[in-house]
Amino acid sequence: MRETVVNEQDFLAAYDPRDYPAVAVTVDVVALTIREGALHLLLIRRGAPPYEGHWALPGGFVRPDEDLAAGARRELAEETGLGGERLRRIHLEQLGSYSDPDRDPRMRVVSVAHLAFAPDLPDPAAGTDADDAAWLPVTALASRQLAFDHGRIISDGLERARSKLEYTPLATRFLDPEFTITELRAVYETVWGHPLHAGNFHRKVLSVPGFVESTGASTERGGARGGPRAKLYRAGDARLLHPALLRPAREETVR
Amino acid sequence: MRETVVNEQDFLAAYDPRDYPAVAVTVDVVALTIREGALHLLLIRRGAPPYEGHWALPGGFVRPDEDLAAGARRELAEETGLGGERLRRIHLEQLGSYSDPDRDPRMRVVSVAHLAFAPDLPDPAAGTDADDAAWLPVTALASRQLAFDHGRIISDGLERARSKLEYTPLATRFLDPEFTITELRAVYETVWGHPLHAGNFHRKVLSVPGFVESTGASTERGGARGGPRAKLYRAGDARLLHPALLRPAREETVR
DNA sequence: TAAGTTGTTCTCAGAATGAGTTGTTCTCGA
DNA sequence: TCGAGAACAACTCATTCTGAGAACAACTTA
Repeated sequence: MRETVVNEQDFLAAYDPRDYPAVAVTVDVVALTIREGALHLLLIRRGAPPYEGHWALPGGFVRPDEDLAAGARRELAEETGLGGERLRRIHLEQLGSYSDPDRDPRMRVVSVAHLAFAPDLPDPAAGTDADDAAWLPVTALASRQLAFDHGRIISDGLERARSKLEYTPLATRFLDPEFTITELRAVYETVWGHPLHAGNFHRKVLSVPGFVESTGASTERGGARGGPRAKLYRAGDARLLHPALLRPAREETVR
Repeated sequence: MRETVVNEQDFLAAYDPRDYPAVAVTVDVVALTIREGALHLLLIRRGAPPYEGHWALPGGFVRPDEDLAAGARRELAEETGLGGERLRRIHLEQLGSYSDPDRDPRMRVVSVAHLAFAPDLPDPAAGTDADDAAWLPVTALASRQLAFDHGRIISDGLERARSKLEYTPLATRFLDPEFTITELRAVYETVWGHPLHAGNFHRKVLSVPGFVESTGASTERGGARGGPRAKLYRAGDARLLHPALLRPAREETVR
């Protein structure tokens, strides 16, 4: 093995990055939110080749003075039109890097994908630019043409989101700062895609230390179709849920 | 917000990557193994500035024709001297990207770190190159000078490894293809850093579907200090453990 | 006011977990 | 060769956690 390969030390010594075809580094953002009880994703319709007319994740080149997280947050700011505290409340984490040498026909592009959880936001079209940007329900993605390997990135992001809800309190990032347990349960139900037992969920959330804390207040009114006012909570200070809120095992025992 | 920022469409149109200072993309590998009951990490002593004489993760530039996973596996092959089936059995996954603009004093380098789990391997010094490469116990790292941000990458890798053992069967990748339950428990104990109840561990491992399957055989001899022969198992076909093997909550309730 | 909805708490059976015990098989050293 | 100790494997038992359902009061709209 070793013999068949250029010695790394020599390789580095002889290496000048500029001799190689340039590698571009981009950030892409899988930004999720919940609208009208359905999980939505921020997408942009491409106005130029390649993949003209296809939908793509918001993203772009990393600039020389910013790291990847800053680049991703900048892209998010540009496309949502958000800034300041509203922007800061959005959860943003690194998802992974996508590096197939042929993923972009123009040149070698390594993209570092990020995952964002945001509360319901105004339509991106409300901004000054007439980018064709929109929050689309993730259920409608199968029928859309997606650019590059963004379909793959999105499904990785969705799976990451589902699993993050299990062991972190990040579900609260889909909600306003004050929320009811029922709203929190609705987040789990829409991200996981199946209903949960209301009573058990309630018991569990309140028993996990640091997940939520009571504000003492209640909602102004009962539910739209009746029922008592609900108590209001805010996110607690836990970064991880112990014990976790595991999603019920799928009937196929994942073998 | 939006107004203060160059419009992305225009930015891309006007953008030629070669106008920017080149961004280099490297892969680094946090390769873990278990030797003599202790967790070890593959490190290389740097022979040239910057950080001359410091210890660094094995890694290097991604080549034009390979993706990141291939680059990481190549680095692993070069430094361990392994190939073929032995190399293929090593678990390799992406850990994350590290992108501080100043992380390498020479130029802008974005490194995509990977995490590897390997069974006990011969010393890297056995290869033809006299690289100063060695498997070092992770407990000895605090006292070593580490290059770049590799200390950070390593601790992220260790935390990822600890958590991966909870919900995947990857602990088996630290072992030979056939192993005993006690050897498997030893992997958990050294990675997690505390002893586990032998009886409960045994019950749990055998009850998780697809974690291990019996070979029907037993070890040739009993334990070094006595005891009966142990039954041999091999890894099952599960990719995820359901239910997971959760590590006991640390006494501070992680708030 | 009646009918229906929902937030919250409770009950109870079954499953999973932590801790300890038992029986047996083996190695080593006296 | 035998006894002491080690450790694999299986078991028991008390406790905790979970899933499912029921109860009930507080609210809505019709």
